[in-house]
Amino acid sequence: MAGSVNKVILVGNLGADPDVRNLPSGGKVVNLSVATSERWRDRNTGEQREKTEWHRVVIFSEGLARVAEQYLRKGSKVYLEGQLQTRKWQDQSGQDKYSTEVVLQNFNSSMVLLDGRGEGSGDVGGGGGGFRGVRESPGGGRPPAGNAPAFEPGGMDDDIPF
Amino acid sequence: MAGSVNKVILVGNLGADPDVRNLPSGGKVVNLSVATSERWRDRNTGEQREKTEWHRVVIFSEGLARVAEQYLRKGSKVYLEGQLQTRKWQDQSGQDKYSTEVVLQNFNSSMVLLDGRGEGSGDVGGGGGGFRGVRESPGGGRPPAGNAPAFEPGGMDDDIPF
Amino acid sequence: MAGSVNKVILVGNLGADPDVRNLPSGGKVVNLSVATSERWRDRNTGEQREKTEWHRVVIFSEGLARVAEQYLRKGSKVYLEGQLQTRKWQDQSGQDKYSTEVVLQNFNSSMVLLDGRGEGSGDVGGGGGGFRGVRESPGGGRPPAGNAPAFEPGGMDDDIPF
Amino acid sequence: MAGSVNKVILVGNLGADPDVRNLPSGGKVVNLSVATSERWRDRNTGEQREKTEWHRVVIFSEGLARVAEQYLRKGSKVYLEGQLQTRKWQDQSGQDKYSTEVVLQNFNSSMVLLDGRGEGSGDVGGGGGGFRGVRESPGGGRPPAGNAPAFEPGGMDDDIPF
DNA sequence: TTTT
DNA sequence: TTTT
Repeated sequence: MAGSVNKVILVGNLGADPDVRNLPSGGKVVNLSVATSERWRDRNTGEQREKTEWHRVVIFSEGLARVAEQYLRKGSKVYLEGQLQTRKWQDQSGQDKYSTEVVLQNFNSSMVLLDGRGEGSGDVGGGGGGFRGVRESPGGGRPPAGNAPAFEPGGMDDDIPF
Repeated sequence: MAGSVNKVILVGNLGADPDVRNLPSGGKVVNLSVATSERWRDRNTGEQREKTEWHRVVIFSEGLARVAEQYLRKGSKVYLEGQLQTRKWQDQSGQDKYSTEVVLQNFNSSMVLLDGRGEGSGDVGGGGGGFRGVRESPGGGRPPAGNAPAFEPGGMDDDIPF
Repeated sequence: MAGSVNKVILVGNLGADPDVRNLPSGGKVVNLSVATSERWRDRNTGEQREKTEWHRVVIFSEGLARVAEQYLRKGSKVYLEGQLQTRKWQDQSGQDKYSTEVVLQNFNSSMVLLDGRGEGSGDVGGGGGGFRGVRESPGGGRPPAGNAPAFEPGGMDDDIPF
Repeated sequence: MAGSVNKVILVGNLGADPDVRNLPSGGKVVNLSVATSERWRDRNTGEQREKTEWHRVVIFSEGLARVAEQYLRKGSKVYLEGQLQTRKWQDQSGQDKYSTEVVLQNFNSSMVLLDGRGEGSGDVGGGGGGFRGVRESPGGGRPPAGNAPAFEPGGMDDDIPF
């Protein structure tokens, strides 16, 4: 089949620092544990109730992985857009296990830091920049022809705003 | 926590007829198995490749469950909006298992049938039916004051468009 | 037609305090001016560029309007989910004008404050609560039968978390 | 600013054939007029009501523009993901006008044809065609390292699934 | 008009 | 495990 859409949008907080794994290939994969929760008032008892959902997020995208490693920390609030993927694996006893993850891998993925930590100073992170959003539609403008948006998905890594 | 968003948007096809379970309470729960897939051309081999992802969807919402039962069938294409939820259960050997599902339960959920069955005839509504959308923002208009959109979420069941 | 989806998702900042209009009917309508922007590095010049988009947001939903009035201020960062609507009106010279707005009116709309102002204290706003999200899927849990999620869309106003 | 999200998701039908403009640069821009509508039962009168919203969609993305031109027609049902943009222009009398559009320009945009023309035959792909999805997360899989997803956003045009 |  |  095709003609399909598989999209997850989360705004939540990290339960732990990002788990970064460097691949032999030089790339890296970042795993996040992200909490979303909801509160409501119980209709019968009138009590306040809360339920937290934990999401396993895996970032394969090079640019996003780098930003996650650098800017996200336990407690960070973040907007994430990725897709659902279920992976099969075996535990040590050889039993089949399934894990469903929110995967950020391709150009339809995005990540926006919502913490505003250090925002007052206009400076978050290393060499000056301050991460405020990644892969969030650069070049979305409508520049005059001949002066194209100049966005280069393939060259993404050079375009990260810092 | 709060201040969070947990949203899944799928456009996919049913791999089987809806699985309807009638609850003692009179309500019903509908389970769907929904496929999304992606195709791309392998950069190295040049071959066309495809990967299908299967999603377990659970509909608790009364109105949507009823519509799903009535209008969805194996092969149906559908737009679904719900939230991610992971459920723990024990298999017969007492082992812990986890299942991550896309849950349609509350007012932030929606379902739109995309099959277009009977669409050619333009026959939607009146006596002919054909489900064409549910919980898709009724009352979204901007009627003159005093003539309010007249939409009543609590009374949802009366507002289903058929 | 039906079988359609009309959804806008914004994460942005308010350019001004909310504009609240009390209706004769007792209801209120809140207008927001929300900025989103994007940055990218110009491929040709290597310069950092930025483009800001302003969105007119109109909140008809009673619960959301109340929360917006109480908690949003110039500069607030907010997640908004609504739908696109274009309205026709006449200016003083009788000329037809069109205004496209993001409307939050029904159960498919939502708003989540992302500022975290006063979060350390666990207390934002009036009588104790602290607004951290509204209409963000209360009752999304999966409680045992007979102990229903107890969420009552029709009774929304009583369920606002504060 | 950054740290923002500007996203529109539409599922609707084309009110007319795509309007294709070839640019001097060789590129093309495609304009679509897309209808979404909602139906609800009026709470007071009990009548069925319907309201249609028309959306102006502009496709700058090369790959999507080409697909739109080739596969979309008046009446086509389509899933579109883009961003809101308001453009200022002058009418012939020199009056300022504003037009708000849903723009598909960058890697965060996508388009999925939902018509299912030729679907019955299962004929999608090979020589028979039928467009079934574009920019919908190719390479989303999780291939073994060293056999990377092989998706090349920069080379998008070669990856269009037909 | 916001934000960085 | 987060957050409020």
